[in-house]
Amino acid sequence: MASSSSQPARVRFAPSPTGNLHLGGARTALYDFLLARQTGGQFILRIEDSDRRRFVEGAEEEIFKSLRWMGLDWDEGPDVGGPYGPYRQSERKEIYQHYADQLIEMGKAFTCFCTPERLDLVRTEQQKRKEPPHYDGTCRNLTAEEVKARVDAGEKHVIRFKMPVTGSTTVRDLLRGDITVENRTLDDYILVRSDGLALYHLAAAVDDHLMKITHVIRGSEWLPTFPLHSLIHRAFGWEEPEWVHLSLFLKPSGKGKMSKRERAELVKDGYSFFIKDLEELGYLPEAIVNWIALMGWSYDDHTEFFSLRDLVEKFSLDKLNPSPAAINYTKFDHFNGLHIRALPVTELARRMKPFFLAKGIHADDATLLRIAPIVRERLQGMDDAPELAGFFFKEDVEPVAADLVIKELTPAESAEVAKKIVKLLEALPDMNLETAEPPMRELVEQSGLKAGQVFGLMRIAITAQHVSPPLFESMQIIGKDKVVARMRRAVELLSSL
RNA sequence: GCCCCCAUCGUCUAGUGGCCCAGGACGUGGCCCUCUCAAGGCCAAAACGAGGAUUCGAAUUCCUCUGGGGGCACCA
Repeated sequence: MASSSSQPARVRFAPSPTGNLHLGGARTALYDFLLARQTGGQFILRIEDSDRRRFVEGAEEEIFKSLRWMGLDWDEGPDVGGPYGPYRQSERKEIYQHYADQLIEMGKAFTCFCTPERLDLVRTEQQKRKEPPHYDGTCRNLTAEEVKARVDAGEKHVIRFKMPVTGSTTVRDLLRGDITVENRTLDDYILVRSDGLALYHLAAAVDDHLMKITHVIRGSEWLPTFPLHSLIHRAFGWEEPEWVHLSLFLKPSGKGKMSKRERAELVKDGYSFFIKDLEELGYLPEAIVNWIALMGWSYDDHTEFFSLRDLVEKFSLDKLNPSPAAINYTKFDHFNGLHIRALPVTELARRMKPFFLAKGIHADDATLLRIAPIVRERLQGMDDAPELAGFFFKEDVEPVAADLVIKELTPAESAEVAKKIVKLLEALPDMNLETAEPPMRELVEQSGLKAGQVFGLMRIAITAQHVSPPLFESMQIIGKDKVVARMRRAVELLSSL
């Protein structure tokens, strides 16, 4: 087991506050959390907001909320502080500037005065010649004096990384092994913008080093710039963290990643790519965690049900799978059902309540507690609760008269059956299972009808639904008065046909 | 166009040279249970992308092709 030899890991989740937390990010955060907790290390939350133009108001808070809802608490972060702060990149400008200067002094970076307009032209021509698009090196070898003069003259400039032009670079990813690229295909990436702000590449490397990050776990969209990041660490002479590039999540069709259009379609079907939406769609955080944990990671041949605690114990980096995974929402529904059924009754009752409230049904705690055991295996999502069990909380229900007619019988004949039921129930002391079910079974025997026919009528009469929790258990909870009243109403309705 | 990554049932995956004419899960079909609907139980159909090479032996190693994905910003 890999964990036996592991040192405490310091792992960071580093979202940019440009939108809500989505499934891919949630899974990265989950793995970060698991590794930190498993090794007794720290889970760090760092906000990558160096580009303020892309900042979205409220996004940061939403990300915090989603993470906490899933049970992923962090040890260091912008809101909880920590020994290596600040944890927002926008508050670390001076730090990056210092390291950028250091890189220039070491000859590993250079000041560049090229205009974006000229660079665009260069790129287009390179593409025409079927060359990899890259910086053409114009400012690579300016003298220190010339640079100083132009800077002093107020000329706009950026700082670029001085990429080696010959040879190759080999970087190591934990799940893919060594990756070797020809240096001539690499670019002299910009490290610091003309407004003095560091770009992600520099900022992340500096932060990861300063924050003593041991494992960088991130999506494989970072693979193309991976050599750059590795090279920045090496340029400073820093020890590199373990690099782990996770597989991408593909849309359910398996063709490409999620787009806005797909998201709209999903919501229509009751799904979402955003953690924020999933709660009100009736998903349990436990189900989300279990489901996404298994997209790109596996434990063994037959274990698939995991709590967050289980995962902390069982997770291991060496069981990660590098291939892209298409999102499978039907399996998500399956896991949701599994976790709903695994919930203690009191907890299920508590969590169902808001879903009734959302439909304007004031569900009381005592009844909630009683219906929980009989609805639990019928809920695919928590949002199914009001539709399935709303009738428990209503004074009256209004069945469609025609639905009360027993199959293969006339309305008049059905009314007769209903009358007999009323008479029988009225005579009973209560609606307990043991009290009510035997006489009704007897009625079925005597009438020559099938159980489904008689109970079907009762179900419609009492619940106004074709689908409901078990009839007699339901009657016991509703109580004699309401049951009898609803059956009488059924007789009326049938007689009116 | 250039660079990089990936490749087992429809989907998520197990599998690290013989235990695999490939195992599990979701979904699908059938049966059982049954007051509806579920849940549960049993059964079934369903995959190693193609071609070479290495080897006594390849899903597992190597090469080529094909396919899929990602990236190519003074975004992250």
